[in-house]
Amino acid sequence: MSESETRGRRRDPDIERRIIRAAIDEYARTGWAGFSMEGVARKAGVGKAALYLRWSTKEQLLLDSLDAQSSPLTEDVDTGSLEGDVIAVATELLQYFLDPAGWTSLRISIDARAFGPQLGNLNARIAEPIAAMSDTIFQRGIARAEVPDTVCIRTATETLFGGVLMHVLALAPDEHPAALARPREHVLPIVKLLLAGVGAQVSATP
Amino acid sequence: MSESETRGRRRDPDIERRIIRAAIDEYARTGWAGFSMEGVARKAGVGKAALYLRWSTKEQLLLDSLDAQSSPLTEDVDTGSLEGDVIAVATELLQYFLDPAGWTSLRISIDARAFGPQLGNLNARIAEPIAAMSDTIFQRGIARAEVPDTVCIRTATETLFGGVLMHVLALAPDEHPAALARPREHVLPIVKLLLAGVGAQVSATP
Amino acid sequence: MSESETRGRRRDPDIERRIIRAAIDEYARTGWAGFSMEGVARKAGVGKAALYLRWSTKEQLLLDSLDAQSSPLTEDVDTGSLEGDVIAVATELLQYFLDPAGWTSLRISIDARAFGPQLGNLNARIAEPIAAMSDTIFQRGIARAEVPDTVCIRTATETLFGGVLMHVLALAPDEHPAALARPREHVLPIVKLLLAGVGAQVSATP
Amino acid sequence: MSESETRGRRRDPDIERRIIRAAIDEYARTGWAGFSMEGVARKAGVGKAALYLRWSTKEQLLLDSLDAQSSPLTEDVDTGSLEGDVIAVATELLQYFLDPAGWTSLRISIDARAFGPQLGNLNARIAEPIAAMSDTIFQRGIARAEVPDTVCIRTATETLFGGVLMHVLALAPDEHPAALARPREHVLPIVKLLLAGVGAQVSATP
DNA sequence: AGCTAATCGAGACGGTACGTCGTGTCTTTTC
DNA sequence: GAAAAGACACGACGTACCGTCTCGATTAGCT
Repeated sequence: MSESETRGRRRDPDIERRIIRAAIDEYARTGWAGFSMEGVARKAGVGKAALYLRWSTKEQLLLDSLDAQSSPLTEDVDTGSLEGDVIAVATELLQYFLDPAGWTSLRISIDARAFGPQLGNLNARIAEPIAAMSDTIFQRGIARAEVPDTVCIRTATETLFGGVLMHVLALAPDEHPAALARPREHVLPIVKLLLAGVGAQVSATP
Repeated sequence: MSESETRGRRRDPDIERRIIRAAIDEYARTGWAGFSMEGVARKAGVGKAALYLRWSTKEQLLLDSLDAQSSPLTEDVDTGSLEGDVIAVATELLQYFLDPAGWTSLRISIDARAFGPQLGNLNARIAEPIAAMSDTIFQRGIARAEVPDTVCIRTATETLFGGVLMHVLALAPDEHPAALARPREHVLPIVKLLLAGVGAQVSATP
Repeated sequence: MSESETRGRRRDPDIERRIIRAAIDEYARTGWAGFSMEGVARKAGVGKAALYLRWSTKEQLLLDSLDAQSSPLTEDVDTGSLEGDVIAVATELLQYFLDPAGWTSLRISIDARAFGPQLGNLNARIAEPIAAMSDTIFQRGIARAEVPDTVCIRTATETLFGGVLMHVLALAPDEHPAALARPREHVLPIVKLLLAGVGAQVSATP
Repeated sequence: MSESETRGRRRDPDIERRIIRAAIDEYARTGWAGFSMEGVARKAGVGKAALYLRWSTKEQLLLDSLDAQSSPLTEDVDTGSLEGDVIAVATELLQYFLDPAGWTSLRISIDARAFGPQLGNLNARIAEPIAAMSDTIFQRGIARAEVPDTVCIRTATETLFGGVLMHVLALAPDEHPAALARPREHVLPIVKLLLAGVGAQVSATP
C-alpha cells in the first residue's frame, strides 16, 4: 500500500482539471449524444490513455465532472421555522433540477440503475444529502413542536423531493426561465400540501 | 395523397411486431449500452431498411416498443371513494415503475428532454394520462364533498406521482419483489400524507 | 454457392483500385515503418471497413498492391540459345530485385515464412514462376543438345536465382543506378559460372 | 570524458544479459509482429529507460540479441582441399539459415535495407564474414592449383551463398529436420555445380 | 398479362468512436 | 548518475455501429 503509491511519475493534477473542464464544455455543446471520450480528450489536449487511467466509462467521467460543478444542497439550512426550512430546501432542489448540470446528474443517476452499482448511484449523489438534510429539518421541527413526532420523515422527504422533481418535469422548456426567476411561487403549493399533510402549523402568509 | 398511399407493395404488418419484440429482447439483454439498430435488425431477421423506414432513431424505436408493452394506467379507476381511487392509481404507478419496461419508458422520457421535442416526451406518454386520471378522480372527490373545491389538483397530482417515483428510486433492488408483492403497504403512507395535505377525510383503516 | 454471391450491394471495383494506388503511394512515401491501414484508408478516401473487407492484414494488402505493379518475369523468354535465355532471365531478376516494389515483395515473402502459410508465400509469388521458366529454358537447352540431360535443373535454378539475389544484396545503394543501366555486365559473371557449372557450351563473347 | 565515466551508479552488466535473453524469448514467442520494447522490458524486469539507453530501436536490439546467439561461420575452415572447404562452409550456411535465429538475422538485415544505413546492414553482419572466408578458401585453392587464378572469387561467393539460401527458401517447413539431419546431401549438388563452374577438379566421390 | 412502384433482405460504403496497446519522452524516487 | 516505475501525448490497431446507398427479389394495385 505505502510503496506502490509513490513509485514512478506522479499524475499531473492539472490534467484532471483540464479533462473535467473539457467534459462539461463538450457536454454543453453536443449533449449526451455526441459526447465522446475521444472528443473530450481532443478538446482537453490530452491523450486517451490519461483519460482512461482516471475514468473507465463515459458515465463516470460525466458524473464526476458535473458533481464538481453543482450539488443539490450547497450548504446547511436553518431559517428558524420548519416552513422556512422546507421552502429553502425545495427552492434549492428546484434550482438544481432546472440547472442543466443538475438535471444531467439526475438523468445519469437514474440511468445508472440499469447498469448496477458500478456507476455512482442516485442515492449516494443526490438522494442521501437530501435525506440527511430532511432528517435534520424535521427533527428540529419536532423539537420545536411544530410537527407531531408521529410523522414519517422518510415519506415526507420522498414527497418533497418527488413533488419538486415532477413539477420540473411537467414544466415546458419555455417556462424554465420564469421558474428560475421566481422559484418561491413554484415551490409554495407543494410545500403547503406537504406541511398540511404532516400536520404542521402553517403561517397564514401566501 | 390518394396515389402514394396505395401504390406498390404494402408494408408487412408482421415485421413491425418482430422488430418490437426483438427491440425489447435486445434491450433486456444488453441494456441501453449495446442496444443498436443493427442488433435489433439482426435479431428480428429484418433488413435495416425496413427498420429505418419506420423509426428514424433508436430512442423512438425503443419508446414505441416499450409503450406497446406497458402503460402507466391500464384502465379507468372508480372505487367509489377518493381514498380508494388514489390508492388504486398509486398502486398502478408503483407497479409501472417497478416493471423494467415501465422504468425504461420513464428513463428514456427523462433522457428525451435533453434532445428536445423530436423525441416523444414525458408528458405525452406518461404524465398526461396520469394527469387526466387525477383530474377525474379529484373532481369526483369534490362532487362527493370529500375534499374542498379549493384544492390545486395539479399540485396533488405532481405530489402523488413524484412521491411514488421517489419511493421506487429509494428502494434497493433487492426490495423490489417485496414491494411488488405488497404494493398497498408501500403506497399507503404517501397516500395518507397526500390526502391529509389536500384536507380530505380519511378512513380510520390502516 | 450461386445464391450468396449476388445478395446485397456489390463491391465497388473502383475502390479496390483506389486502395491499391494509395497503398503504393503510402509505402513509397513512408516505407514499411509508417505504413498503416489507417493512412491508406485516409489517402484512398475510403472507410476502414472497406479496407478490412478485402484485406485482413497489412502484409496481404501490400503484397497484393505490389504484385499488381510488378512481377518477376513479365513474359516468355525465348532467344534461341540457352545462354541468351539465361541472360534474359537473370536480367529480369536483377531488375526486379533492384526495383523497390520487387524488393519489397521479396522482403515480405521472406517475412511471411515466420507467420506460416496464411501469408501468400514466396514460392507461389516469386519462386514458382521463375522455376517454371527455368524448367522450360533448360529443357529447350537439352533438346538443342546445348547441355547434357544429366543436369539437375532445380539446382541450376536455385543457383541462378540465388546468385542474382546475392549480387543485389551485396551492391551498395549508390551502385544501384549503375546496375540498372548496365544489367548485362552484372549478370554475365554469374551466368558464365552457372553455364560452365552445368556443362554447357558457352559463346566466346565476353 | 574522464569525469562522466566514473560518476554515479555504474551500469549493471547483468541488465544487458537479461534484456537480450528476454528479447530472444519474446521474439521466439510472438514473432516480429508483437515484438515490442515494452514487452521485452516487462519480461526482463527492467525499466524502459534502461532499454532505450542501450538500444534506440527495436531492430537494433533484436539484431544484437540474435548476433549474440549465432553467427554464420563459427570458426576457420581448413580441410585441406577446396572441395572439402566449400562443403564445410556451405554446410555451416545451411545450418545457419535453418536455425530460427540465423534466419531471423537474415530477415532483419534484408529489412534493414529499407530503413537506410542506420541499421547494421547485411554486409557487416553476414556477407562480410562469408566473403572473407570465401577469399581465404579460394586463395588456398589457387595456391594448391586446384582452381585457375582467373576465377572471380566474388562471383563464386555470391553463387555459393545464394545457392544455399535459395535452397533453404525452397524447402517446405516439414523438410527442415531432414535437411538438418543430412546437410551434406542438400549441399552437394550446389557445391558440385559451383566447382565445375569455376573450373575446379572435383573428386569422384558422390 | 404487363407495368409501375413500394417493400423487403442483404450488405457495401464513408465515417466516427470504441478501448487497448506500443512508441519514445519525461518525471519522480530509490539506490 | 543509473535504474525501476510509470505518467504522458500521440496515433494505429481491429471491431462495431451509424445512417445512407445500391442491389436483386418480391408483391401488389393499375393499366
